[in-house]
Amino acid sequence: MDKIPVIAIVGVTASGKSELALRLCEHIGGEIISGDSMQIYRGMDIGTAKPTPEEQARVPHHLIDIADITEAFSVALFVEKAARAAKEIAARGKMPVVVGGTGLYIQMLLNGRMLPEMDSNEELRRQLYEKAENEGNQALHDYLNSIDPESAAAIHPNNVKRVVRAIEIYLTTGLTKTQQNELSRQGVSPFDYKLLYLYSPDRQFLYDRINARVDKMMAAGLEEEVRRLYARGLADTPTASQAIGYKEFFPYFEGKIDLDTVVSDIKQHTRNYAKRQITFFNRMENKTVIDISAGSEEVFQKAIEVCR
RNA sequence: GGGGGAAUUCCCGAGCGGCCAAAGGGGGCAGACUGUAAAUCUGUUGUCACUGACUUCGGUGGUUCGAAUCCACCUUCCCCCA
Repeated sequence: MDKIPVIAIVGVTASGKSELALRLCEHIGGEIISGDSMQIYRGMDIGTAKPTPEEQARVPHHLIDIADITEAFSVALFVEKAARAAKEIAARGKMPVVVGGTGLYIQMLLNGRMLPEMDSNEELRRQLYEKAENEGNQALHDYLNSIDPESAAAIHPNNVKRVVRAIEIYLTTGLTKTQQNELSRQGVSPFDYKLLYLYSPDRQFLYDRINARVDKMMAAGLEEEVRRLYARGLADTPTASQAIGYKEFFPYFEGKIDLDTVVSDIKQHTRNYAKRQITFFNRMENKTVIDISAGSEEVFQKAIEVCR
């Protein structure tokens, strides 16, 4: 069976991914698959820089607004849904264009790393966190070491979240994380992809764009959007509550900080996030780096050239 | 005009005679990451000829074997009385 052609566009927040994707899709006849962990949530529009209705009308979009904020989401779900969407788009004779800033999601998708379903076990997690709390991070890590030494060696003891997850995988699936990883590596990617990475070596340029974007979001009514979701319990949701541009409002709504602090927190967190994205994208393989400081027209031309 | 308090490394902020290039946090930089990833975690952050040396804790001058830490004066800021 022939591999499915896919174009993937990654880049830090505010690097111009969406704009490029739209133009590219219009040019080559493509459809967009969002590779973004937060745009999947309905109602989270301004803060996630979700494509507007007008933009979505220009080109079909997938994996946007597919979940309620109260729902949990995960890489496994993303890969499953995105892979299906890509196949459908290709079957229609269109080009699937994956666009997003969630590096892990896109990397897993492109490499064809399907993961078996696994429901999270809240009670088990709670117990494991409690163990770490009471006996120390090292004790929990020692426990992981006793069941999956390889994973233990790869995960820092202080990274409790990951340690818990690794233990949870074994306890609920019967296979260690290491074994699961080996299995997933055996799968062959169904995709033949081109990966474009929008980047600028000028850190200040990136940070300035981020700051400006946050100001625009505020002007566009971000506070009201978050207030609405907060009233619906956003702060207690498993995944959506982690979103930058949203969680920073919580202490403000509780009267603990002022609005200026909220805005500077959002900018700060977004910049920190961008740095992490850069580190992640830098080590992704088979990518073509496109310098965005040249201007959007240049970027577009370069993209067409690469995707030819 | 009188009284009191404060000035610390990029920022906040500990230190209050030696163990201090100076806790901790933030930020920056670098990194890890195949199961919550807009999450989580790690390292590093005065200078250099870097297992040692040198320059830092508002300024100047003292006390002391030795000061960011004590004293005097100066500068700036804050608070109270007027």
